[in-house]
Amino acid sequence: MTAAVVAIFGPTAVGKTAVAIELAELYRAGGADPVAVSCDAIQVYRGLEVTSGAADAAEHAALEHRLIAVADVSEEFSAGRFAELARTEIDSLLAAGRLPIVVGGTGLYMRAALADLELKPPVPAAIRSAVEAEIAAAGPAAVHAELEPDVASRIHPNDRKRVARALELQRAGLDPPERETELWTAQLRHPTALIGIVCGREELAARIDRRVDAMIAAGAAAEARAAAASGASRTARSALGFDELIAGDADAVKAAHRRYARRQMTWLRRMEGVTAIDRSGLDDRETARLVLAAADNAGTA
RNA sequence: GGCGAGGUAGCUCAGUUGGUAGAGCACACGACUGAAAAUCGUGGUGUCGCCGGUUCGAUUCCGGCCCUCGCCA
Repeated sequence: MTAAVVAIFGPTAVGKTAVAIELAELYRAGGADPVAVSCDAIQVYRGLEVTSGAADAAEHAALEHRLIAVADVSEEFSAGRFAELARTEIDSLLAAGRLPIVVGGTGLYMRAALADLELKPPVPAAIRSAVEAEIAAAGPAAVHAELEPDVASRIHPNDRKRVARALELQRAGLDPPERETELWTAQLRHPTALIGIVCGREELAARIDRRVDAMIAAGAAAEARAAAASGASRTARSALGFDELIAGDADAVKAAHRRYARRQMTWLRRMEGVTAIDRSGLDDRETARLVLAAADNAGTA
């Protein structure tokens, strides 16, 4: 095994955590000392563990997970903050001679953890809130017209979040992100075996249904309600089904997960150098064996 | 049984003064650089309840029938 880092990406409910645990078992048998590093925009929150499907106590006991429950629900989180945490985590694990298994479904966070994405810094709060107020009042298209032409050409006028980010960078006097980017590069920070776990559409839908039902049975609605009561930030509130869980609409929660899984598949297809493992009909251990074999191949290629 | 309303996309519905139809949601695909479980873009869904009549042409008008909902018996 020559890859220093193993990364596992895949749609929600495909079983990434369970497979990572089995995979860790296999690595330990080979003398390695694996630790999971989560790449998930919601699992970072303390108080949304059930809703986000974060590793529970038993899973933690089976495989130590990092970057879960590291922020209060009242905090805003960001890809930039995650990138710093994840890179520090991965580098120190490597320095300690351990094997990072980077596992998660947030595409941007995964890329930020693995590649040298240069994320622009946040801007002063006053600039951000002014830009947001303008967009709320005049609509994103009007604000889009204020952007430098080469920046504007890359952002759709309806895309209010990107319009807002581009304008706040411009107002703060910061350069826009590079056009030729590291977002999709195969050049990663460390030699990495990049594995995607997928499964058939029907099977994934069934897995999502089961997962959401289990989540609700485990008290996700109460968890979301408690998070709302303790002043959940808007990034925490963007958890899939946050409002729907509180409203008790299980079908809407499932639909949101299905939609999310599709977007995750778009990330997976786009990533370079990823080896896809189809786990349809396979249990976690069988899947882990395929992942191990693929990781060995990726490492020696 | 009577009266009224309605049967159009997977769902909720709009529409066609007669030239075989369109929104939202769902679904599929894509974009993605400090909000990313976010945000945004593109795309197709179809015996227009059934059978007749009028008409060059009917989802649209007319008749009959079937079904659903409501009110009354």
